[in-house]
Amino acid sequence: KVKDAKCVFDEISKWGLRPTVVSFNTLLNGYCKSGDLEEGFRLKRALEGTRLVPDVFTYSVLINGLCKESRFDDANQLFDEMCRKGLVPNDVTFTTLINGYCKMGQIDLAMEIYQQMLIKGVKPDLITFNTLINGLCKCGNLGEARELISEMTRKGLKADKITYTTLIDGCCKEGDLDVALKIRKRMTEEGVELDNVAFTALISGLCREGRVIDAETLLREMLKAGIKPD
RNA sequence: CCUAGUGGUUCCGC
Repeated sequence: KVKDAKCVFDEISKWGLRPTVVSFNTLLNGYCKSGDLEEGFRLKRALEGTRLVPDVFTYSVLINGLCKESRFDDANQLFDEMCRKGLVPNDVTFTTLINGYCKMGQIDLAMEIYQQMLIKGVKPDLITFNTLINGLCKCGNLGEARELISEMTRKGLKADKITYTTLIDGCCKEGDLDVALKIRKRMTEEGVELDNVAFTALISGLCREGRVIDAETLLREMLKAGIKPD
């Protein structure tokens, strides 16, 4: 309902009030999410026409929009622009770019951004790692993916349900069901509950390998655990 | 703790 959001945004001025940079960013994100990047950039220009200044949120939202359209040159240009303006890209900004490259299958570029991030002293968080691990899994580089799990652990971050499910799915897609099942065990040991997403990844992986009986056993375990199949 | 970034199955299309 971006159109309605815009109306409310316009109400702000009609009431004699002024939108803040947060108001701008929120609407801008709405435009980007609805695929209207042009309107997003128009709003950025409007923002620059006030006495407000775009912040890290403004740039991260736009960079994300550009990445989702695979416009990496533009995304990098915006990244440079924010740096020139003295803004410091944070973990979200970097993760956004990393995700963009991962989704394009450009894992090498994604890893380069990750290195840049470390060099600049920006700390990767759980989402950064999950993003990279997903990228690595999707291109079949399970070894490096598991290496990143060690790395995040060294950095004091704990792998969560998404981390493990991503890895389980990667193993399943590579036909490495036994490793996938070991990860499941490890998850359980660490107190991370499997949900229907994780179970479905395993069940489908077992089916693809012809292990239908194991798949059914797992489905029953899932039901017994009170997890609703969708 | 006003706003931004990450995961699965099936089917279909390319």
